[in-house]
Amino acid sequence: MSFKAVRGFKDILPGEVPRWIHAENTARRIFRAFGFQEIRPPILEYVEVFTRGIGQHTDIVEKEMYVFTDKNGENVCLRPEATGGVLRAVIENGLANESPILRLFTLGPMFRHERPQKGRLRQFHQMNAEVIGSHSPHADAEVIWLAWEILRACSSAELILDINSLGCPACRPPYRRALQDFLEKNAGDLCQDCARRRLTNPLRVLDCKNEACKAIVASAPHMDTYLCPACAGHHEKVREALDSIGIPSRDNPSLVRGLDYYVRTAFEISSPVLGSQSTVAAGGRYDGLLKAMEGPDLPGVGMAVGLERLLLLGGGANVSALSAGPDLFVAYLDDESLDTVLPWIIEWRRRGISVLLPYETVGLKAFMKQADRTHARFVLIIGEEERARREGILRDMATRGQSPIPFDSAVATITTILEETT
RNA sequence: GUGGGCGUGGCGCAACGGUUAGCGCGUCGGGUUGUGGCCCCGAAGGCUGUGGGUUCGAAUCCCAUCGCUCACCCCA
Repeated sequence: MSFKAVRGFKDILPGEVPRWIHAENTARRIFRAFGFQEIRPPILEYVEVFTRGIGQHTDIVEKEMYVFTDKNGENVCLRPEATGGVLRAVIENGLANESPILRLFTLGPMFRHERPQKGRLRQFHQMNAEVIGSHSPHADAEVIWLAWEILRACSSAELILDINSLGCPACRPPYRRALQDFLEKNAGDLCQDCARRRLTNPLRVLDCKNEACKAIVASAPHMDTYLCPACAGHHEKVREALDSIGIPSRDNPSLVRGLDYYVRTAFEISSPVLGSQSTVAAGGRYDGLLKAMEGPDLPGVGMAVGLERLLLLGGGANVSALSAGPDLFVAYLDDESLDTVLPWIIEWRRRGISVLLPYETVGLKAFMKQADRTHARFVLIIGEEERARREGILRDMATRGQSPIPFDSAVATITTILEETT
């Protein structure tokens, strides 16, 4: 085998596409139901679009971005997440001037140069929602609600929602300092990674899986005791809102997000059936981000659902309608018969009836096998005998019943039959 | 970047170091000349990931390399 797909990049084969389409359609329907509009930013952006927000010392920026120099010497990258591009588009096009609150969603591929494993690819797909312009905790709740609704509609797997408040520029720094002081006292017992993180990104130590670190973290100061009154109140309101919607949530003080721009609300929906990469959706509030990107000083909340992981959950609705075969398979036994049916096929196809037309004649038996394999609902048989009688044979593959179809009325008759059975 | 597991026809697998590397699924053809899904028969399809080595003899043992995969890390 000479050519292979690039590591971490996967083909989505015809057999799995119906599941993707189903998930995408479901999501689009739900986004609409929540009053969100679709936006489609490009996949390639200037590096700064992401480095501003995600944070210079996060793994994503440090080592996971597909960065390269364009022919004109500009630094561009394949987007590692959606929010940066959406916000850039909002700012560049002045969308915030058109409406005080923007509710946007987007679907598409993201790229991160990580080591592939189950539920983690280098090109993966997300469905994202962003609410721009609202400080209200109800906006946070709605974004979480949206993620929950999409997940629930696509899978019946067990889901767990964790939420936390990361504080704001007023109350996080004091906490960060307190945590850092605490970690310094225990530095000797931390794992190697955490010893490093202690200085660069102390919050991350909180969700380290190392047992020794867990033991230390257990007695570490908690963010919730440092939250300023405004943040504490906000967090409480988000929880209340989720309660009244009926979404069960779990307060998780060690929940941290990988992107620097989050303030206050951070959340994560995971499922135990996924294995190591168990997070299927996540998001949070990013109030300072628009301004940091030299846009208007507007607050925002967003979330992302991982498509591959969502599909890994399985247990969704049936997708039979999408994976069904053609309405009609045309078995023509000689060239003259093809001449007869071609005009009819033109008409059917224009009407949206799916007609599978073989490229060459084989025996009728072989045609029947082909028709069976493609799961065609009906087969139209036309050969010398039919032409002599001026009537074709329409066979219903499910019932095995056949009936003659006079040539004169063939188009209309078959159209009616096919449209009725759709 | 670090570890573990695995690389055999399109897919899933088998073959105690010993003849032409098998089986299932799939594909194609046939089972009376124009009718599918079951059954039966037959056919096509493999330099056993690659490169070295050990041996009279390697899919099988050793080394290297590449790839896949799971986990760490990180995250959707």
